Amino acid sequence: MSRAADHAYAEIRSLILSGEASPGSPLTEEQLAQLCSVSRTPVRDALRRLEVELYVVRSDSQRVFVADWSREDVDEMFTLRGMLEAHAAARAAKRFDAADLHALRRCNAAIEEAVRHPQPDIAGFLDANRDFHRIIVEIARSPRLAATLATLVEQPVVRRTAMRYGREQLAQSVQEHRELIQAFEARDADWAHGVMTGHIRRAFHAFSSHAA
Amino acid sequence: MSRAADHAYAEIRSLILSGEASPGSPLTEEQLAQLCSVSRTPVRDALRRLEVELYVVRSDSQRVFVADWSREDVDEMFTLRGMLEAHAAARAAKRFDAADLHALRRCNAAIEEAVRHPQPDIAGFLDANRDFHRIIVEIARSPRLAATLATLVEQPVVRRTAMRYGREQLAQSVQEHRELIQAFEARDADWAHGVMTGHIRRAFHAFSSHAA
DNA sequence: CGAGAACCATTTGTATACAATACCGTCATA
DNA sequence: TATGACGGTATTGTATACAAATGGTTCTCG
Repeated sequence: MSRAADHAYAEIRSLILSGEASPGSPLTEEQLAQLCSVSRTPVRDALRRLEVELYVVRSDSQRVFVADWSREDVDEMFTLRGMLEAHAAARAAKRFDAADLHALRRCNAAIEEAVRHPQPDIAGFLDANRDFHRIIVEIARSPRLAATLATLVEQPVVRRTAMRYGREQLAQSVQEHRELIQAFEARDADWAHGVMTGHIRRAFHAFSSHAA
Repeated sequence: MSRAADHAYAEIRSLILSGEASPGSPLTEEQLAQLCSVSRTPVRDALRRLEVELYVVRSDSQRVFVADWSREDVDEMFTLRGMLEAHAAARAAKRFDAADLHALRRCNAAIEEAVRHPQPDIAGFLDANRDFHRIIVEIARSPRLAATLATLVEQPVVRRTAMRYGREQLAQSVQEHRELIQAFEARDADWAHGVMTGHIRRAFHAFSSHAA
């Protein structure tokens, strides 16, 4: 994917993440093309990617809409994510090297930093948190697993809801990451598996309790 | 996706499945367009779909090649598949209705039929087997799970290798499906989970022992 | 003889025009 | 009033021309 298509992808994606394009609203190729100052061709490519990543859905007649996640959808997503990320964590606990561990620590420090202030920087938290989880998946060295998870992790609904998280939930998250790192240091795959399972489950509960 | 793009998709896919286009060989849009008697536009759409479904891979410079599966790739695929299908089986065991059960029985009968003859109809086995697993995933009512599994199940490498399976392996498979149906009748999610886990693991071993 | 640069051929990316299809409001009719 | 057919409009699908980029080959120079 090259310049114009990448640009269109990023632009449309942020349109959705920011909430400017609300869930369920239709997206037409022409309109997006004008918005991005490109032709319909790269827009079509971008929409295909966004479709795979579940940002948008296609109707039977090929019209594209901003994805609208039901409670069941979110539930399903967290369930799959828990299963797959726990597996990733178990694999990673057996495969990481010193540099990986260092990267994880640095990343968790960044998360902590974002949470510390009286007014937590939740966007910063979400970005660093995403990185943390991504690093673990990277360490697991399982490209298909990584590809699958990539389509599940950064969901607009979840992200928007997370904006309402309280300090305790954020701090709790940091703590769980710490335990995960401990499990890594012990090279204990089962421990890592369990911690990650609980971590994702609690994230789901946090989501549920903050959802509108 | 409409006529031309669908046609291109089907044609390219069968080109790969039949082995006419061998793993690692390059595919160019123009050449495929001529083969399918369409323009490059629908070919591009088809290639995107085939990329998501792991039939083809893209190099850094966006060139497309028939996917070439290493032993690790196959291993990873079976691992993920085992995890996800076991989950699907557990869910399905709690959700199926009478019609679902009937469909599963019919499907397993078809598998049995394909295996019975002195010269087993392995292509027939593979098709019916795919249907059996697909029905279970359907019953689980988890669209993202279904979408993920769809990208993992029908792999050319596996299919070609399965062509060398012996009678015992095929018969064993029928038997395991029977036990799965029993677990369903008992509405025992854990049992179904365990049977499916073992079923996929043994399928992997069968693959490994027949792989060139 | 080897390394590197310049060139040409091949391939993918993008824009655009036109065709096909789907959606939606209108109108006729029961 | 409900329903169904019709037609205009909006939207997506396809083909094609051209631009950009990539890869390989050859030629030159050290």
